[in-house]
Amino acid sequence: MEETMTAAKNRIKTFKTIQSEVESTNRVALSVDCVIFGFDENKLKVLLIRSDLKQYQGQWSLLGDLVEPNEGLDEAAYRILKQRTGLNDLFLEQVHTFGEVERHPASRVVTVAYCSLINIQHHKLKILDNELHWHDIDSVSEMAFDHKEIFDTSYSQLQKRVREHPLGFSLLPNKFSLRELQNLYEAILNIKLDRRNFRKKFFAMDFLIDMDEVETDVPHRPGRLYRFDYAKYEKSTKKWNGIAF
Amino acid sequence: MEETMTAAKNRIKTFKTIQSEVESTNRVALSVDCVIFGFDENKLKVLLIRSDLKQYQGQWSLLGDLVEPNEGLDEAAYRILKQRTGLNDLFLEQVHTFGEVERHPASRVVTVAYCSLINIQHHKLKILDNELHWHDIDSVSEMAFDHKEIFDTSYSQLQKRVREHPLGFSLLPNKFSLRELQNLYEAILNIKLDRRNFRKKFFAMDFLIDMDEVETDVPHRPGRLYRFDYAKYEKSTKKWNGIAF
DNA sequence: AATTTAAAGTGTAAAAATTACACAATAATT
DNA sequence: AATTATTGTGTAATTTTTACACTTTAAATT
Repeated sequence: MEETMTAAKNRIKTFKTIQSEVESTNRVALSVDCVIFGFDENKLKVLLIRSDLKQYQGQWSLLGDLVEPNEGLDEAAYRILKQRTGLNDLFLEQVHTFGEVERHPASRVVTVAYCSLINIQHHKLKILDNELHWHDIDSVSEMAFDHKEIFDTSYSQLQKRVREHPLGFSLLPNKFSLRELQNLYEAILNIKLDRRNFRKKFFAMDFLIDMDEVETDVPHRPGRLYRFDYAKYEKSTKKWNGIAF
Repeated sequence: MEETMTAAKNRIKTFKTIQSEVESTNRVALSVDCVIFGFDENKLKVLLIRSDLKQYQGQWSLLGDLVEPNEGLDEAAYRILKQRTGLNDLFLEQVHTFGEVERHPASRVVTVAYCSLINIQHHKLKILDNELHWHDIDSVSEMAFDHKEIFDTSYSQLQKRVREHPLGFSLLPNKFSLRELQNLYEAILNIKLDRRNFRKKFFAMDFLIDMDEVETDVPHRPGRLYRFDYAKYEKSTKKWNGIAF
């Protein structure tokens, strides 16, 4: 190389330079935390595990784990979810990354939060670990680490997302009544909805397939059962304005 | 401790255990990349810097840096932004975290993307480093690392955010005409808008303060100048339905 | 078998928001 | 004085949202 490099040329770093720069930088531990929402008994739930850190004994925490060396972030989230719930065929979305210096008592751990919606009916048998528990959304208070903040952020995001896309279906059994669907939306958004307008809106969306079946074991007129037409929804190109309530 | 611990008790880890677990885990380098949007000459711009990595010579990259050991993520983003543009009094939002294993050629570097909107008129003098350049949004193609993907994600998020909140104002000079405001929205959203309906909508929002001044140096009827009432916007509690166009 | 109970299912009218659309007013330039 | 380019303005049609009440149905009870 020339002696008379310009400033512009001076700033160029070779691979080795960059490598040693990156290698010598302070590195952080990286984890993923999953906020797993479910729906049961007309209540929105979140799946929590008892903290395994003595310092937080008795407190609840999100399902998290350190990211493996050769694992992408999404990959890690899917792995953790699979390990804990048994399934991987579900909606999973990155929410936010939390990196306050002191957020973990032992060391600097930056965590990437993921949010997931699962159908409790389909997954309930997989929860063998009795340190796991479905909590009612409104009973979540103190949590280990900064997990309450992560939960709050994820719940807000869920509320927002559910108004933009018909995601709620993934929380329901394959066949559901419109009442169940409405209960779900009311639970997520924490508002009351008008039954007729709600039905009108979802029928107009045209993603519901009438199963020609009705509920059983209800002590009153049973509702018709529907399933969500995921294929049609995925293919629909018409601009999606979200679901106003 | 007792010999006959239950399984539940067995899983509890002391601080020291956790600490050594976290310390011994594979750690990653952590960086922040800022996608800085500006607006000038009726074009939406993004501020890029020539890559300082020889491998990517000639290619453009986002403004990024490694996160310092005692620095939070937001803090790091503000620092980088301040270092590069001189200002810190601006909107800054985390967008997404990118952690593919091979995204950085030298080592595992996980990066947290932040998005920011700045007023080019106010900041243009701060850009002393001639490796920095404002690029037209539609001329951004190949970039170093996975920065094109980060840019795309951030731009999509900007388009979405700008429909939800009147953020666009932060890209404009303090005083602006409605034509400038409309040009901005058209540039961000990449659509044409009806002038009368656009004006109607923004006047109805009631966050514009008429400055009782008009444009100068235009070879036609000058437009009135307005400024955005940030205080009123912040205070407004009325639910914000977003800006439909 | 008749009655009760509880929720399902259904339509319409008013209000609000969105869209489409055209001409007169103004300042600078020629 | 005429030309040019853009500002500024209103209304009607359409679509979307909201508010609201009665009949139907199946199971459970009497």
